[in-house]
Amino acid sequence: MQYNFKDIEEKRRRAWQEKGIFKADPQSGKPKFYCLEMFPYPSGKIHMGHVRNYTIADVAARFKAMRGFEVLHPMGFDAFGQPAENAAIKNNTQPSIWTYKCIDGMKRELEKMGFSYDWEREISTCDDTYYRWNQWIFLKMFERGIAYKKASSVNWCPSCRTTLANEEVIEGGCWRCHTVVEQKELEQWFLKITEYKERLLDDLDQLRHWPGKVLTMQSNWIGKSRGVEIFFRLKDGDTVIPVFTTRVDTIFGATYVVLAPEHPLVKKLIKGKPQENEVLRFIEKVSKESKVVRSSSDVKKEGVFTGAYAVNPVNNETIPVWIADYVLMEYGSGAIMAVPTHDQRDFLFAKEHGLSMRIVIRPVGHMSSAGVQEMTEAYEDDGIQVNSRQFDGLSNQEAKKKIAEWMEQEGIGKIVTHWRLRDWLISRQRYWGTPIPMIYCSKCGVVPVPYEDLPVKLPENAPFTGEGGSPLGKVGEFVKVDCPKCKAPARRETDTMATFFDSSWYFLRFCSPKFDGAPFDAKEAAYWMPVDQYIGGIEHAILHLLYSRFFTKFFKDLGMIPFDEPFLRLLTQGMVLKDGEVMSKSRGNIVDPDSIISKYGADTLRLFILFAAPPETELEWDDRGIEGSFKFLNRVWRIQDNLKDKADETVVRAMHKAIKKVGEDIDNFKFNTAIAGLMELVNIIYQSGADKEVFSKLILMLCPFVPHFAEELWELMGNKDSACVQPWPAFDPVLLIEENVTVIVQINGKLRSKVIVPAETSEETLKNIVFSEEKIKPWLQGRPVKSVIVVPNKLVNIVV
RNA sequence: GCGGAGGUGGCGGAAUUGGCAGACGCGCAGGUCUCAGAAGCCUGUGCCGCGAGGUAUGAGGGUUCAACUCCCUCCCUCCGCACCA
Repeated sequence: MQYNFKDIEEKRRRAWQEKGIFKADPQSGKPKFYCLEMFPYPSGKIHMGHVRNYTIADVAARFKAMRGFEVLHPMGFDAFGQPAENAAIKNNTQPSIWTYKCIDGMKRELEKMGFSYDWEREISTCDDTYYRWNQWIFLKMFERGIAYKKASSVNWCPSCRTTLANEEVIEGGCWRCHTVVEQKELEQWFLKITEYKERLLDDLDQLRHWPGKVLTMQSNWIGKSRGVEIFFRLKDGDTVIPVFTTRVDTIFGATYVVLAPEHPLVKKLIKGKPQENEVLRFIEKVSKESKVVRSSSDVKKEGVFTGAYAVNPVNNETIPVWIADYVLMEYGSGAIMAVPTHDQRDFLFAKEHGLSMRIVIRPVGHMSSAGVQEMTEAYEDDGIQVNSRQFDGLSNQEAKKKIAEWMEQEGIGKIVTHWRLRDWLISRQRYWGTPIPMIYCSKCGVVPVPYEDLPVKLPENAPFTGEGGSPLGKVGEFVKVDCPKCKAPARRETDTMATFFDSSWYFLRFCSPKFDGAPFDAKEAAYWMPVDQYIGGIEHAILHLLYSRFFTKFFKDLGMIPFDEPFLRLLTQGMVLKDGEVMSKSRGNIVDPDSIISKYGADTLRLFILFAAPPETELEWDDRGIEGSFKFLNRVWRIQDNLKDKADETVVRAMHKAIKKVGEDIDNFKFNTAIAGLMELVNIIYQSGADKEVFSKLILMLCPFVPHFAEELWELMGNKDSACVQPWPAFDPVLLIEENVTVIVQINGKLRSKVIVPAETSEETLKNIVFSEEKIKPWLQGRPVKSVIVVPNKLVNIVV
């Protein structure tokens, strides 16, 4: 007999809905647990990645509820963004219509999975009841100087016809369409995330329950490095070239200076020099090279001499100034001091162009020998200073400090900290996003939209042609507005916000999704936040998480929340693969969750996806594996037909053991072994039979994993109220203590026998038992016993 | 190049943190039931060997009574960052 999931699942979901079981109530008096998964972009259909992400979270949420927590488990949609705009163009419709249709479809599929969401808290970022608060937050940021406008060279994707954040440029290409990104000069809105760089870095220490990998990625992204800014004066004139280095210990080995081709001083340096034309040609050539080519590491380092000379301030040596493609304008000061003996790039460049070298650090124990001629590569490791005047003989690490201090005293250098993190460009020349609430007045300049005029709504029926510029700029009634200050005719900002803005605070909105006095109700946020468990893909390890942390700190500075970090625990789930590859349309290897649900039901899908691999690792989809999960549920289903009056003690003990194991495993997100534990218990029940109590507890343990299934069995067992609201079963520690233990017997560390003895048998008795073992005796014949190692209740190792 | 994670049967994966390697599942083989099949149920299943036994956690070495686990050398895979000065 097979269980009829089709009837069961639908019926159970309706019952949960009617009873309002998943409603989060801040007044309950219970300890809170905020379980959140990264909300989806509403593409219209869920994929296996969603199923996995949300199933993992759902087990955690349901388990915590059974453990007596008041659980907040919300769901919503990250609904702004380019795909909707593209789809609208393609299908000749409006992004809002398309998006809300997708949300509907997606929500239906999510509901079919039986997730324990409090749907009353649903939010969509494209709803003006949501995005008006984006505008509110933006105005607050503007007031505090966090949001500002500047003209800058921005990344421009010619295919998407929009600007991209640095973070959206991957290896020189657009993160979405991989088209090579160009540079374009535009007036853009930025958020000064760099003002928070120290806190964003330092507070990573608080995040003890985040994967180390994510912490490392964040830390690298912020990219703090300490070094010295050294002032190289030009030999002729007063011009000073500031140079940043982290290896000031090598300063005495600097034999030339290199500027980035884009460096603003270059034109001045070459003016009137014989090299002028050659340099200009080189700059022209480099500027045409795409970033991809320029940054691929095996490319030969090219450069030209500028004809100018600079003075090394530590020894007054005159050294040539070059420009080269391997020096980047966007890092440091766009200029370097080159030390070919101790930097591999400089080494290769110097060899190529016959530039001079000087060794200033030697490895410890190799003080005498080897000259520059013998070097085949730069020596970049630690060592002892040589050719460095008063610093000779110091370890280079010590010299690094001493030289920096000395240079600062002499006024020829400055100890500085350099950060890789850049301000966040949020302007987008797109329609389907939050309008930036700013007005341009010819008299008053840039004027913020007054708070009482929010939201600035997106106009309906904007023209979509797919051709350049923002569609908002073409809607006259949107653009035309009176200046809030002087009432003269003015025009609105027509750019919209990057969608990462929307997702940087949605977790706060979930605490009070209908609140209309502010982005969130401070009281509710103080109760629910921070998020206790956050679950999502590793692809958001840097951007989304960094921005959310930034917003949280901003809200704290506004006095709206009392904490620094939004997410206490983070789990990044692995991807779902088919035949070793990511499921994707182009590969044609997609397994549609909906088809699996129709064939086996949501519970089987949930069970398989949890059982097949631990949450963090990649999961290989296996059609036969899912049948195994279905088989297991049927196996459990049949137990109800053969219940005994009283189960054997072995079964009862096994049950208590399972309660302990499964509970601990769920707490540690080891769902695969938790389910294995349940399978073991079921195997024992098939051997020895279960009674009503054992079976009931098994059902409750299954509840977080396969809730519809467990709920149905629970009712069939004669229970009136829902299984999901039952307390998690308790185990009896007394019953976990084994009466007899199996002790393994080893000779020289090799397993030779096992004996079953009463627990806590003394060492002496154990030895006696072991030495009289029939299987052991032959191994001891003619071999003197050197020593006997006894681990109580575990093993006896006889060394002969 | 730098940083991180990892390498265990035919496959997905376990191993209480130094104490029976391979839990649990998939697959495979055999049995049972059946007129037959499917489904169930039971048994077996790392490799070599009829057997006693030997051997095995990427390769090699070391520490230890005992190593998947700790240390050293090397190889490979995946991920992130990357001419970052």
